[in-house]
Amino acid sequence: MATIRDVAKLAGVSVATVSNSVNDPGRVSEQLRNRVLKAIETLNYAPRAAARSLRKQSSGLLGLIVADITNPFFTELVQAVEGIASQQGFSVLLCNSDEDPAREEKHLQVLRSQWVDGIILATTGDVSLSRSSLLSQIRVPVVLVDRAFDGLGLDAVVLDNRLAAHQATEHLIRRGHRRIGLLSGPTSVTTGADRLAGYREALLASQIRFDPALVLEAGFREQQAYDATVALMRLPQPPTAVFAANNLMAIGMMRALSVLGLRCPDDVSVISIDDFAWANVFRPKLTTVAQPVRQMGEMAVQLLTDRIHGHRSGTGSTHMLESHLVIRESCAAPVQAAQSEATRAEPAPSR
Amino acid sequence: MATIRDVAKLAGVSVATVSNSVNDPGRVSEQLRNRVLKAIETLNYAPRAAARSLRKQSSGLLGLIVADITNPFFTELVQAVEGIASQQGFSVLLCNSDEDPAREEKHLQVLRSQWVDGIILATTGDVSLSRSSLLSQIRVPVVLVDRAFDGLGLDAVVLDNRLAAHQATEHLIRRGHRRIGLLSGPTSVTTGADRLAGYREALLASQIRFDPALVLEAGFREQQAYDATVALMRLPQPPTAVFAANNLMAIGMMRALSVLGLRCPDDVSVISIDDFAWANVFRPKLTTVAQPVRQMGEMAVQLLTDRIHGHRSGTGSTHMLESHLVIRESCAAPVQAAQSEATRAEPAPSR
DNA sequence: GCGAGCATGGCAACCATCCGGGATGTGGCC
DNA sequence: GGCCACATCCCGGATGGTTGCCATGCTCGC
Repeated sequence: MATIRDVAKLAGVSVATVSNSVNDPGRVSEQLRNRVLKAIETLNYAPRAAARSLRKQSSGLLGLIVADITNPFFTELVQAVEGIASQQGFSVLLCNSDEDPAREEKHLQVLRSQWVDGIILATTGDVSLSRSSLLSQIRVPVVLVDRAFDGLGLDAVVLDNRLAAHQATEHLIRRGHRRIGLLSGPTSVTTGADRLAGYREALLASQIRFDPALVLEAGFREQQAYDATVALMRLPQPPTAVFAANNLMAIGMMRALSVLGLRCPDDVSVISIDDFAWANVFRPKLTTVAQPVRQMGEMAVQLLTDRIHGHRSGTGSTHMLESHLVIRESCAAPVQAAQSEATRAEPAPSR
Repeated sequence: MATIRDVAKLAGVSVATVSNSVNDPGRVSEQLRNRVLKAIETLNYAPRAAARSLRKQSSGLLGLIVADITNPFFTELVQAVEGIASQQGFSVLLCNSDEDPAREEKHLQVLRSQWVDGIILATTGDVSLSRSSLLSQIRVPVVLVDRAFDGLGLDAVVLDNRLAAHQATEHLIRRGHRRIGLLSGPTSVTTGADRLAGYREALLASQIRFDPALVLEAGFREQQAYDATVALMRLPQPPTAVFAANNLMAIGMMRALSVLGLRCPDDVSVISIDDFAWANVFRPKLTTVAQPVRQMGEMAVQLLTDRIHGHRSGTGSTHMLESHLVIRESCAAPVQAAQSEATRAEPAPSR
């Protein structure tokens, strides 16, 4: 309620001096500064961010758009981003697109008019849509996280998705699996396409023929993964192991296996990309390929603030981080040939 | 970059007409409005939120402070709040206090200077601290969520924590348990104290003597719950069932049981407050008392916007929502007396 | 021809910041 | 001892973009 004028009046100085006392203490004598600060405290004055941003042409706000806030991957990302941003004096405007490109678009509009100093974007839309919308508000620095796309020259922080998928697939192969199912994300986005590529690479490296019937696209969502898993396990020759390309799909897969009455890892081995806090609490403890989520968040904020402060300019680049395998209990050697014969004899698994 | 002036010039109208075209279409003729809108599109103009809030004395921002963004309860709350707020034209400034009252205090300062229109606060500090800090910036409407405190006359949306704890404890009693451990939250906050009270009420109702040795405070955190569970199970007469007063403590408890080599529900039954998406995916599927999280978020936003729009005034009230029991697989009848004798004979459980 | 009503424009206010200028005081040098 | 140069402090005023209020001017109808 109190304005800078009220403070100035109470302290018996000019408005400018009040401002200087706060923002550039060197310009004001110690004594006067104390008098001003005391007045500020008395009136419980706080500068109005709106007026300040109007004058400074910068808001001290960072926009963060994630695809699904309930996904633990993004939750952890949000935590990291908020923490670092806050340390650097920025507040975070959180937007959740809920996997809806239209909502993402709307959020971008809002962020633009809020005049945020920068945007961290985990895009949900396909590339073309995002491109057109982003082009319209190119003024503010943007850093992509998780999913990248070329063509706009933006900075991006992503996982080495090929490597991650390779690690997961290779782990299953080492345990003796040859028929490995894949719950894939949409190949229209880099995380989907690259993880599929890594899976194929790993198969190739072990001279296992790629079987398209074992790859089902499940849109990174739980329910679709559930359906896909049921379909996979009802194949004439079901896979002995399944690799889910993200955490949500791993959940759907586990639920399906449970309903189908299949035990893990006894009947089928399971691995996924994305580690999360609860993966090691229940049975089976999930073997996963973990992403350095926190590091991704920190790096994204750093790239962004570097650009905001002008320490970084020109075309952006893609920063690729490495995943690592976390071995727990959900992967075992495949069931014996005899048993798989039995399974094959009865197409619909018991429940 | 384009200002309202540029638009006015291009459309050949005054600045005021541009503003009216956007905000009060009735005041401008159809034809002129179209000309203006076209100019806006051509120049890709967006009003600057800072200037607008300066003029309107309101920012269109809602502050949301949660205690721990990685806790699924708060995650879901954030999702609900963001969704509804966005629908109502508000953006959400997300703050994560990470269970640190000092950070919460800092976030409050920031929100105050951002001149947010309202604050939804899931406070982490004890009552006295929050009280003093909140008093200093009483100008903006505040709605408490999850944890309430009296004295400031603020609106609050909370769970009927007594009922929830009663439901959980009673369920265990019905299954035949008489020695029921409690991993309690800190009794300095309402959620901690009320859940303890509900536990005691349920015991009393079934004429089971309250045994203080079976109640350990674990601060709503995972690691402390882990330690507490180990301690509980090493008692001369360990409980046959344990009730964790929130989700994080349930996780810690499950981890401890796993390390101790105790099977659930065979060796010990388990129940907790807070349901979450993964509770029914792994083994054992957790029996929980679910909170209507989404509803809590919606109600909090509604109360807040009602106040912001002046539809609501005067002293706030506490709104209590009911939990419901979700029965899954983690509660069974207690082990036979013979077996508990055996357990008692060997104080340190095998691992 | 006059009045009513509507479309449009002008102007001030919102509040913090920053640039440049002005005022005061101090020290040194002739 | 007096004057000038300089440093230290402080203040005035302009700036930014938008909106609400009020005035103006125009047109249409009676």
